[in-house]
Amino acid sequence: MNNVAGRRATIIDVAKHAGVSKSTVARVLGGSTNISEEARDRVLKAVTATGYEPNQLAVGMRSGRSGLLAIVIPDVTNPFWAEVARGAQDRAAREDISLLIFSSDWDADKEATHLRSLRRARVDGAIINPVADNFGDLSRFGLPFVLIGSSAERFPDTSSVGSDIAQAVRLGMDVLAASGHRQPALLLGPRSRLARARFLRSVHEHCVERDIDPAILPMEESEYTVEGGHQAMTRLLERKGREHLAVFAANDLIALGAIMAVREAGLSCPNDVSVLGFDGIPAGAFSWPGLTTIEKPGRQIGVRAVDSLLDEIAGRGEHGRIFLPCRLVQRGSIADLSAQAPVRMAAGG
Amino acid sequence: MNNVAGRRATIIDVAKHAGVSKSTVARVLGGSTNISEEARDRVLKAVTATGYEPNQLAVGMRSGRSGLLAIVIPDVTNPFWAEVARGAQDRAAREDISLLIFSSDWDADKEATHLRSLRRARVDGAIINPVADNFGDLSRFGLPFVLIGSSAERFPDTSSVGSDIAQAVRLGMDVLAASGHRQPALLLGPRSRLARARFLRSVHEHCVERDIDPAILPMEESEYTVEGGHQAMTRLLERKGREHLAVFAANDLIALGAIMAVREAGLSCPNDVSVLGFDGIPAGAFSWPGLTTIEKPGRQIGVRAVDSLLDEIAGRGEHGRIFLPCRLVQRGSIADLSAQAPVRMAAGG
DNA sequence: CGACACCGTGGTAACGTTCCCACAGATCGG
DNA sequence: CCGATCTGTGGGAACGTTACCACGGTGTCG
Repeated sequence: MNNVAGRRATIIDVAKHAGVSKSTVARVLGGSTNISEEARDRVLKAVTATGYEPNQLAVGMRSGRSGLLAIVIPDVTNPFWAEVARGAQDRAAREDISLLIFSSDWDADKEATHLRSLRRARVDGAIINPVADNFGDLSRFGLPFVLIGSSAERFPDTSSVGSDIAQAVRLGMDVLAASGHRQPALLLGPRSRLARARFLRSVHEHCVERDIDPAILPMEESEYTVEGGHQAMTRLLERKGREHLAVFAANDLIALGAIMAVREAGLSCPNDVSVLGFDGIPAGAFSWPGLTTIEKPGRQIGVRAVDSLLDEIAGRGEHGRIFLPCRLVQRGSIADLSAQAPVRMAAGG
Repeated sequence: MNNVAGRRATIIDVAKHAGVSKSTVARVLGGSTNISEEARDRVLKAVTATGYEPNQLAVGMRSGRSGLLAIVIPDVTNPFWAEVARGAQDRAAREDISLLIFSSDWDADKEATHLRSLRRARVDGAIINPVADNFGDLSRFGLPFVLIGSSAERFPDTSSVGSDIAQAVRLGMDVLAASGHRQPALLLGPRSRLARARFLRSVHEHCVERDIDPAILPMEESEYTVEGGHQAMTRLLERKGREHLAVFAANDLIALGAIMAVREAGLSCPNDVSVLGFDGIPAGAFSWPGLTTIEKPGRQIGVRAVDSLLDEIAGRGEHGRIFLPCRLVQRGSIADLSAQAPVRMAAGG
């Protein structure tokens, strides 16, 4: 693709080839009006002949728009965040914009490094799921940005896109209640994460609405990982008696770990323990039993985040705070104790 | 972070602030030698005072190095490819290089679009898992690049990084044979994919070594997805008699789909059907039974691909063809028929 | 018929950096 | 003691593009 004298063709090469000035070439390529049919024709021919591809660096330099967007997420390897990234990628591609993806590992130092990188790259804007204790820096970030995830709450004056946690929790608590589990145990994430507080608050609010004392709900906490969920569930099983237990996990990995712990304790899910997850990662479909879970619209969050970011860059409209609804995915990890013949008795327990 | 008169500080702002020329600032920041202690000091102070961050666009424009690398994979949402991307990301970050990630969905058109985008962005190099029928374009790609995945074979003259399929297949066939499954069925991917041919050839080679006629191995083919694996396994079960069946799936998603199909057919894995996967995605640990599989070193492939790409860019050394070894992960999806009391009889079949 | 708008085009100055050359002063070897 | 080399610095061109201004030609209106 380097046609002219071994180097890549520039706009000047195209102009020479077409016998016009580079201004005219720029106008044709920029989709500007007021160009003679003939000039447009010759320019277009010259472009293909020379194999010209605009130099985005030069464009960015001159126009102030680099054609680059960045997204900073905890980990591309996490299925939920991969979905978000993919949504952003697809949406950006539609605008001929490329996406830089960074993984922060919930590490403030890494995040700072990535933020520096993307500023140097002169990205036109950034989508960020910020690490908990890194607030101050964002306000003087000096770049259009959109927040994703639970952290949005802490920044009332910025655009954000996330899932509607309150609605999701309501959905989850209701499906548990409908199966006879009015007081599920909670498998929470670590204290330091913003998502934990958001989840817990929604549970409390919902309990108050339903005249349940939130304080009586058993709780365990762990990392948002399979190992964490496994440990938390093991602790919970030791702590609790032999009655049927229902747990609402703060994410699917924890839920999957919990199911493994149940099995290893010689118990059965859903016969002895009902488990409800949160995220909707594909792996939940392969577990046994299939994980009943609340699915967050990961991809949609990515798409809408880019939408908001483009608005932000263009200076259009207000800072929007968008909360997308979640969806219940019923599989087999919740026992229906409300039925005439409760599962637990049918199982001969 | 925009300190000087509302705009972002440039090297000239720093120079003025420090009372030196921009050349001196550039030398200090470029780590050049021959700078007085005093000048360096004042420049460094001026940098923090102005909040200066080099404009990577301008750097790229002038120096010809954009500080950007790109990776084109089928889908970031696929756990294996996410691992590869993550490895590349981490390795690139160590060199202060940012990574553009593109998902091609195995679609030649999308791939072409992405290739165009990354060329416009003037990335310094690219890591590509090319779509099957898109060969010609790569030879005149005009940019340093490294191939990843099975396609490497078709390009003897380019650097590539992949897993050692022959070794992986040997590992898999041997572990199956050791459990008494000498002639496993093969669950292959679609004909159009290069990976399929590579896998199949390794199986053939291994069979020849072990005096097995490859033609007697039952085969089914499908997309590299859970649904595909489910359908393929269903067809296979219809086709085969009631003896214990062992299958070697070409990837983990197919294997997971196969396990689901076995369960739905009222059979048991591993009691009636043994399943071996290939990839090592995390979801394999959550399925029931846990999926025994051959783990590809996804992250390592990403890391080494960037290594090779940096060599390629620097013009160092030969074009390397790297094949990384795979690892067996034993979980519970293979029955041991070689034991004194075969599982199948113990299960009362 | 003259003033004026508009169309299509070309020329040129930036954008922020690096690279190369020039130059003044210090150091050094013969 | 003088030419040569080295050290530390400054000046300016160039990278490829876009934005702006200027210009000749044509049509329109009073």
